[in-house]
Amino acid sequence: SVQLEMKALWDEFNQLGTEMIVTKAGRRMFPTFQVKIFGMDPMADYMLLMDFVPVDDKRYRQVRRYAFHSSSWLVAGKADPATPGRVHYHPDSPAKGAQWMKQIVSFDKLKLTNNLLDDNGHIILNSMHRYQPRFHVVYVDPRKDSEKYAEENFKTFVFEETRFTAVTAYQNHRITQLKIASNPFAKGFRDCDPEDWPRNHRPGALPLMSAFARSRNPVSSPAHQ
Amino acid sequence: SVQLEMKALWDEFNQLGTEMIVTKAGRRMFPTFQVKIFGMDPMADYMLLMDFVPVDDKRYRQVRRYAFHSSSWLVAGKADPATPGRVHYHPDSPAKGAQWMKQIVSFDKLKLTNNLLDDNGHIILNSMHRYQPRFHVVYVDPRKDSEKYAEENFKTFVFEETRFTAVTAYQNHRITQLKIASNPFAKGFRDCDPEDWPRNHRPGALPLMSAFARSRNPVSSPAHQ
DNA sequence: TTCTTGTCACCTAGGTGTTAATAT
DNA sequence: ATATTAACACCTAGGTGACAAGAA
Repeated sequence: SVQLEMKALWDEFNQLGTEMIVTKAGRRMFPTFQVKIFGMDPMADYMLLMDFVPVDDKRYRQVRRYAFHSSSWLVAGKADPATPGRVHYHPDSPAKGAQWMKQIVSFDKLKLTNNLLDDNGHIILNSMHRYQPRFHVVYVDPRKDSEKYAEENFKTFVFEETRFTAVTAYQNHRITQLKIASNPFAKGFRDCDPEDWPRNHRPGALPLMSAFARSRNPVSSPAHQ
Repeated sequence: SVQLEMKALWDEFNQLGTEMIVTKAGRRMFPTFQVKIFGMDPMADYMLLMDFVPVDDKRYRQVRRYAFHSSSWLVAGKADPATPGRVHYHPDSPAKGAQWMKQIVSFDKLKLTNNLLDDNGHIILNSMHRYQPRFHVVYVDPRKDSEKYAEENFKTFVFEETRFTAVTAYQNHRITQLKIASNPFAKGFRDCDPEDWPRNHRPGALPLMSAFARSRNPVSSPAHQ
């Protein structure tokens, strides 16, 4: 069995409608997909991998109303042609069950890209489409005719709270704020600590940028449906 | 067969008498021990590991002369009691021959410590002693009674140019200068680029520190024997 | 006197959202 | 109008030797 780590954080994002940035160079997921694993044969070899399947066959589109004070998702038509269905093997694969079970397994090397010609082995997704991450455990069968048993030698785990919309720029400002609040690498955009003010901004950038940005996204903006 | 990477750099250090810093928390080696491997069975599994053996049974001692303007090594007596002879497995172990051979194998996660009670799995060495790094390739024998064949299932490679003295602080200033010149992480101590001056130094630090330091180590200082 | 330790400025390496410019 | 891209300031994380203070 498998237990999703940071479930509370995933739930918080999922409630708002999780968005994950995709870039040409590849972008990590946040939150990172991490699991604790139980019940493996400690001495057997396993491969751990992830893939991403479309949640529906729709393409989404962002509509802003009330002079940018709120926004919501609309269906914009049928999904774009499916991308190459790549998988991401956990870099420690293959490893013994004992190894996998003795600590949290983290997919922090996994990167998402919108570049259909990517040759870095990243996961290719269509922007403005919704995806469901899946986690697979493959038992490495030592038998010579192991191909025959492929069906029974793997198990798939799906956590619906890890669904997300792939985007090239955040659409829901509350998602942005939650990412800034919870991702250590975005600490530079937090404005909760007045001791850090005034900070250096680039020439041309507005002072009090963060406060301004916050005001564009009142609490009343509709959550993701 | 195995080919040592950066051999020219290793030779340069070896000529001066390579020194490697050991710390309580663990310090990486520089140069890093890296090899290219040839002639493995691409489909077989191998473990790659390193260990360190004393070059002699001597303890060394630094003697400074001419008011710090030069220094040399003297034998200071018998070696201290041998440290726990730890080994460092390359973190990708085990892996297929094909995997090992398709790129340079780098032991950049290996760290040296002088802490006899270290529980981070680092290599424990005695300061002021000389060591010879060794590289071992272990064939993972699929046979059930593989223990019987342990003798013939591994091969050891020794590169004498990678010998070094473990130290807690550099003794030979030419080693320091070569490290600064060749290790990217020490770029902050290079003074070859006058455009970077003046740099910020800590309160109390001398201005022109680097130039001062250089002057303490004239080219005439004796090389390591 | 020699050796060791802890802290520091200064780097490398790379993960963030922001922003302005561009593309669709 | 909406979506994408590239450059950027600002972080995390951690590898350097210098230095001062302490230990042997």
